[in-house]
Amino acid sequence: MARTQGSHAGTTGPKIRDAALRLFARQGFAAVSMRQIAREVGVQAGALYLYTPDKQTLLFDLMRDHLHDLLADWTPPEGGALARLEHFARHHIAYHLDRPELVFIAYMELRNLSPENFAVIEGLRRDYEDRLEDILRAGVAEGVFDVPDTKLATMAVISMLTGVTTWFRDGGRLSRGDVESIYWDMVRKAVQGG
Amino acid sequence: MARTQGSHAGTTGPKIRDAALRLFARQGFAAVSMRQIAREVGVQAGALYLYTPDKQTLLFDLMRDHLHDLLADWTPPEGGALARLEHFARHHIAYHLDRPELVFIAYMELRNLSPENFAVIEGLRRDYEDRLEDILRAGVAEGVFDVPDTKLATMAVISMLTGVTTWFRDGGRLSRGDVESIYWDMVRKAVQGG
DNA sequence: CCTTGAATTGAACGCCCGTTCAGATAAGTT
DNA sequence: AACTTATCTGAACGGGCGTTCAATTCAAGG
Repeated sequence: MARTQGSHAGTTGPKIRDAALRLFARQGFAAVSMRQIAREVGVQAGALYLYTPDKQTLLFDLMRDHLHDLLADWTPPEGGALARLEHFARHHIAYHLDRPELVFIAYMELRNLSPENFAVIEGLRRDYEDRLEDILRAGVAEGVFDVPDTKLATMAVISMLTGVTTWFRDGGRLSRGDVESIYWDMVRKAVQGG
Repeated sequence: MARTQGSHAGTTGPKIRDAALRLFARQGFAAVSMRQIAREVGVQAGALYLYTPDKQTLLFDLMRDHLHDLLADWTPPEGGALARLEHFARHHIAYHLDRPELVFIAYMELRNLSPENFAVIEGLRRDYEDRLEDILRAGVAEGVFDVPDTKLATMAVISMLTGVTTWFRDGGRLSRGDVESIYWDMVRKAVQGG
């Protein structure tokens, strides 16, 4: 049987993930070596291959799990398009501010994925964008939103909301709640008539 | 004197820049080798060092020149804050859609700069953001804009506008002019009262 | 106490890296 | 024709890369 004391099997796996996440976010996938990850964890490089088939899969798993969690963590609430959009916007900001490193990697390291892995990640991202576009389309149908192109508006809103991770730091002038509310207000005005 | 015929000095320099730009944008700085750039240009790797002291400087020069050009290419027009914001937004989109690779690199490869080079690029980017914030502050003073925090609004607007490079492709459903106008309308509504 | 087997080491594999530099090439000048 | 010099080659330098694997370690189960 597996060792349960003195064994590191239960901790080494997550530690590898954590180290890879932190290092990929800071230096970029291509600039991080397997030996560097191993050093961070406290093992030799060869031991990493007990937990991942290769470096690429380490990156892919981080991205895929991140997007799975993002999709699983939110379902559109009941109510009108305006209420659903507010819920989406606030959740997007809160979720992304909680995971700046995963967000960074998922947006920056797409080109380091194999074509097959890229297609999977791209599909998950598309699923997420579609949720926002569904809300915008519903709002247009309801007459509460005024956007000439829902796809363009989807991309614009997501860019704006995700950009918050590039500058926000805890302990600054504004709280997360402040930021959520201000961003939501800008999003609301941008998609409403006027 | 330098050779003027049969010599490649006048062409090799720019070709190196072009190849580096294209490859850095597609694969990322860390994933591109000097030998790969040289192969693209049609010389041996050693020859690159007649045109750049090292790989890092190749990246830095691309970024610095891009931001210099961006800053030099636009001066705020006369007029009210609303007119200046429209001019800024349309110019930002047009300029960025013309140089998707430079934009990509300037946003993605910051972490591959040495601390000194990073400080220079960061300063130039800050100068550009300050121009937008100046417009927003002026608009708030004029009473034509309604934003609770000009710094946050600056970041939000820039994120939204720059995001256009991630999805727009020529020949698609919308023309550049369409995109400019729709984005400008969203920006205008987002910063105005309502 | 001995066997089992999961966890890990450490060395090795072939390969590519950024950078340097002595020497070759060839056009311009005299 | 001889000389000069900008341009480029090709080999070399030391080092790090991702990955593999035989050998070792050591707690758990019998």
